Amino acid sequence: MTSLELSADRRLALTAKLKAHGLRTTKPRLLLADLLFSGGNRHVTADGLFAEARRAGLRVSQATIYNTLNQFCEAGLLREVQVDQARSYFDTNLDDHHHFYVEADGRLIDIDADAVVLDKLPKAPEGYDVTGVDIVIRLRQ
Amino acid sequence: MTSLELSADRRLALTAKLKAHGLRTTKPRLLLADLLFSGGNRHVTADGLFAEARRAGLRVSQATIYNTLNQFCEAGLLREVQVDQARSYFDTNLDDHHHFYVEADGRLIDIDADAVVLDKLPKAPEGYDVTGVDIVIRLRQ
DNA sequence: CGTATTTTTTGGAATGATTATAAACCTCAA
DNA sequence: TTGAGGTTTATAATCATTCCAAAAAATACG
Repeated sequence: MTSLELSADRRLALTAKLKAHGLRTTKPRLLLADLLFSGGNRHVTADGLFAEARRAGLRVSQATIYNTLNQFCEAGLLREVQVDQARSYFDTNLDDHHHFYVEADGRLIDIDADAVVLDKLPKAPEGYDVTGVDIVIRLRQ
Repeated sequence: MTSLELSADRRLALTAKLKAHGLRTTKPRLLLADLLFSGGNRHVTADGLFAEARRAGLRVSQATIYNTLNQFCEAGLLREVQVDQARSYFDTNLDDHHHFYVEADGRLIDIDADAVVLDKLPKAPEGYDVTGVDIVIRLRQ
């Protein structure tokens, strides 16, 4: 119930956000966007978001979760984080930053870009462009 | 043909290497070790190694490829590299180092540890130990 | 040397995340 | 309001990887 009824202004804001990124407004997208973007930054897996959406009262299929996550990614609303070949993680934090990854429970923790200083980086081989520099610090409890 | 007949001394060296890491010598392990460790450092996927082994004349099952890669990993003969959630990469280079990843063709290129200077790294949260720092520089052609 | 015991390997089935499909359903511009 | 085209859905399909139980190979031991 609760989460399904977005306030008028939140719905407006999310609709604008979607449109700004070339995405139409649909009920699933609106609620998923609300779950993803209306709190602080977060990291989700498809499965986790699916469970959360159902809990929030949205009757949505898994396929839609996958479609939406991928569309949000392509649209630049999310970033994929590569830490575990078993499942994909999506990050709402688009700022330049890095991650701690707690392998034991599959949890990701952001590291601000300015907490890492790279003094020297190799330049890309001739003919290649750098599309990203990902730093993952793996943690054990 | 060729690769199936290891020279006596290479067989000896590989056998010693396996034993040193607590692994028995078997025909599949010996040939896979030869493919993996007898040239320079390399990056393989299960599928790639499987094809290569077949080409070399070893009649081996996929399950054995997976088992062997995982055993070599646990034994400390290989390291797994996390760059693509779709498939696992294994790296024979055990030195501290990092990677370029060419997403277009799934190719990995080593970066020597001393080509990267980390001037500042965040410390692990209370109660956690760092088990690894992985840096992946993604490249586009 | 044989034989018993333990490991490995194997083919095929099972798993689990993700993607494809095609039909039903919405959106939105005109 | 409408219809062309984008979306969602349930289900099937895919793909890498793991599981399984039986067959094969390796080691231990008498």
